[in-house]
Amino acid sequence: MSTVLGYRQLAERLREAVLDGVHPLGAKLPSEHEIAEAYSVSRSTVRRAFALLTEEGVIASHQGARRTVLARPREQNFGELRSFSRWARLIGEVPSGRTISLERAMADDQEAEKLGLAVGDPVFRLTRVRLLSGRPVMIERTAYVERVGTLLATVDLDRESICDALELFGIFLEHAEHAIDAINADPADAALLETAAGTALLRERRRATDPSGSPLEWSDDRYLGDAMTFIVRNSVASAPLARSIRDR
Amino acid sequence: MSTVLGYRQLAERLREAVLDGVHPLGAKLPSEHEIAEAYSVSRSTVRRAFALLTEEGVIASHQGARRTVLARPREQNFGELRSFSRWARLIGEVPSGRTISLERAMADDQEAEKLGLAVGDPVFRLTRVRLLSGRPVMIERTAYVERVGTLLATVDLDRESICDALELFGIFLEHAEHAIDAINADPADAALLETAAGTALLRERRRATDPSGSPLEWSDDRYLGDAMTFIVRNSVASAPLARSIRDR
DNA sequence: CAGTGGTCTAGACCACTTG
DNA sequence: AAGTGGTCTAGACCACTGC
Repeated sequence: MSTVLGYRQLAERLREAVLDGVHPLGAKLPSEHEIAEAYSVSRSTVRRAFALLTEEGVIASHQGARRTVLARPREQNFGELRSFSRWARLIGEVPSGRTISLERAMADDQEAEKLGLAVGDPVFRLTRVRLLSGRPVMIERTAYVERVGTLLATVDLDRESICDALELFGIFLEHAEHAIDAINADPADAALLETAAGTALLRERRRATDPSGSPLEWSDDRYLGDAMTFIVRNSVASAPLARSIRDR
Repeated sequence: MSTVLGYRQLAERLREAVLDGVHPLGAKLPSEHEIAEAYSVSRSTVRRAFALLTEEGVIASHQGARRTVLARPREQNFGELRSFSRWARLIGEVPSGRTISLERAMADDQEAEKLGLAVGDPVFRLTRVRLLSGRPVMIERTAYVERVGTLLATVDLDRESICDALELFGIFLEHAEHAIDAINADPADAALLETAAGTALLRERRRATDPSGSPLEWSDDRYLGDAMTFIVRNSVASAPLARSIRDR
C-alpha cells in the first residue's frame, strides 16, 4: 500500500497520467472533488498539486469549468537551467569544458554593482568554453564573490560541474535573474567558438544569489546562435518573463 | 475604513511596503502570524499573498526562517509581454506599426503543426514592422487561425493594438510558449529594420493559445539585438525557463 | 440550476532555524 | 525550547460555466 499522498506526489501522479495518455491534450480533467476522493486527500491538497501543474504550463484552469490539459509535462528544473553540465547530460550530450583563464582581480564597476560589492573588492574571474560532444557552443565569463571563488581552486574545472562541487561545500545557488539578448560575435568570441566574427550570438547575463538573496556570481554567457534556444512558457496568471529596453 | 483584504490586495500592500522602503532589500519580513494579525486575515491568506510575491521573485522563503526581501517589485504582466503596444506604453515610448502585408494563404508544414491544422488549411499571414518613437525595432511575422484572421480585416492595424481589438471580439490569448534564440539579419530583415545585413537579431517564436489550449497564433518576431533584452527570474522552486537544443 | 473552481477561515501537526 | 514556515484537513461561501 502506498502511504498518504502529499501534494508533490499527487502532482507527479497527475503528470504521469498525462504522459501515459490517460488525459490527452485538450481533455477535461476530473474535478477537484473527484480527485480528492480518488486519492483520499483533501480538496486543498488537490488544488496545491494543480497549482504546480499550472505553473509548469501543463494545465489551464478557469472558474466554473473543469481544467484542461495544455501540454505534456517536461523534465526541467532549476538545476538544469543553472548548470550547463546537468542540462547537457539530460539531453544526452557529453558536456565538457576548456578553461581559458581563472584569475583573482579587483571588481570593476559592473561587477561591483551586480555582486553588491565596492569597486576594487576582490573577485574571481573565470572564462571557459563549453562544448557539447566536442563542439564549442558557449563562452562563459563569470565573476564570483571571493567566498565562492577561493573554492574554485580546488575544483577540476574541466571535468567537474561547478554547481555540484559548490553544493558539496554547502553553497547553493537558489535564485537567478537572466537577461537575454543578441549580439554579433567579436573577434575574441569568434576565435573561441571557432566561427566567423559577426555570427549572431545569444547572450545570457545572469546574476545568481544564495537563499537569502546575497549575490554569488555574475555571468556573461554567449551561445552560438544556431545551437541554442531558450524556451519560456507563461500564462495570464504568471509571467516570469519581462521585456526590457536594452540596458547599456 | 478599508473592506476586508483579499490575498491580491494584501500582496499589493506588501509590494508597496517594499517599494516604500519599509522592508529594504535583504531585510527579514514579519512572520505570517504577525501579518495575519495586522491585517485581520487568516494565515492562509497571508501565505497566498506571499506565494504571489515569491513567484514574482520579490521575496525568498525558507522553512524555519523568516522571509527575506530579494528584489524590488516590478510592473510586469502577461498583457505587457503579449502586446508590443502595451509594453511600449508602459515604458513611456510611443508604439507604432507599419503593416507590410496581410494575406489569406494555405498553411505550410510549420504553420499547420504549430496551429494544430492540416497542411493547406486557411491561415492569415501578417507582416508588420514595429517602431518605438519612430525607430524600427522589430519585425513581426504572424500566422493566425482563420477564426482570428477574418477579424483582422476590421482592425486598423497601424493604429490599434491587435490584442485589445481581439478582446473586444471575445478572443483572449491566455497561454504562450516562447522560443528565444539569435540569428543574423538576412537582407529582407535588414531592409525592414534599416540596418546592415548580418546584424544580430533576437528572435522570439511564439505560439499563443486561448484558455482551452487551442492555438490562435504562431509568430516569428525579430528584434534589433541592441534594442531589446528579455528578463527572466527564477528560483529552485519554479523554473518557467528551459534550455533546448535548436529545433531546425 | 447543479457542478466546478476561487477564496477564505480555523485549527492541527511537523520540520527547520535561531538564540 | 520557542518561533517560524510547510503541509494538511474540514467546512463555508461566492462567481462562473454549461446544460
